[in-house]
Amino acid sequence: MRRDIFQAIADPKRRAIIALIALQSMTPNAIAENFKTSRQSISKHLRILTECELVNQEQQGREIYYSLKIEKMKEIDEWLEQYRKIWETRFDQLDEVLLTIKNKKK
Amino acid sequence: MRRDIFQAIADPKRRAIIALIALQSMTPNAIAENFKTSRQSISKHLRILTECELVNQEQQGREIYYSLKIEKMKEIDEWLEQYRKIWETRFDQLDEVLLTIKNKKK
DNA sequence: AATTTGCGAAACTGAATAGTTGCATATATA
DNA sequence: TATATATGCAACTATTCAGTTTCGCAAATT
Repeated sequence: MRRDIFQAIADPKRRAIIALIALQSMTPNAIAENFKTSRQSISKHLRILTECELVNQEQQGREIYYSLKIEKMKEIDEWLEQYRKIWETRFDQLDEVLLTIKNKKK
Repeated sequence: MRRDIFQAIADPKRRAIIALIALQSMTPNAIAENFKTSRQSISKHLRILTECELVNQEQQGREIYYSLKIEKMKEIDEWLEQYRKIWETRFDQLDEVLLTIKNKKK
């Protein structure tokens, strides 16, 4: 099953889960309490996030704590980089245009 | 139909289309030539990208030129910002640890 | 030892979706 | 005016996927 990080963050619920476990580890039950859905559906999302290597699992007794693998999020940042270059260039160009207009006024 | 930019970039083919039209406007036919798929399937993807306000259309005679709305990509960057803060903080902390080790060696 | 609790996994259902085929429309060209 | 070209759109199919239900296992509690 071809699944990557972009598919992982495509689902709004998964993005919400990511936000929840970004700063603290949480069990599936604790995560599910934040939604209207069942624990099993959260479990499924966690499985997908695990497949994409977006989360860490830590077993403690019969509980499993999930937390965000923040490094993995950098992959999105890296992909975005090529476009960031474009919009920053365009902004610079706009800046230049504004500067030219300003100078003409003088 | 609930569709947002995260769903738009979830599909690898759509990311490829985005990359293609990021720097130059292209017609659906010209885009389709870069893939093994049909023109219609590209048209469908372009429709989705249009719905998500990720592309501009410019009609020229019977041709329609599509280009990337680069500003829209910033939305991803803004969403990523909260996580960037986290990984930068962690990096600083690591930096601090390394510094401490360094100082101890002296 | 029996029961409860936390969890994952399989089977099922309904909805969404990617791709194809076929068609309609508008513009260009002969 | 007849034909070719560029495109969008609707109908159909096969696949994917989110959520539920049910089950089984292992750890905690009684």
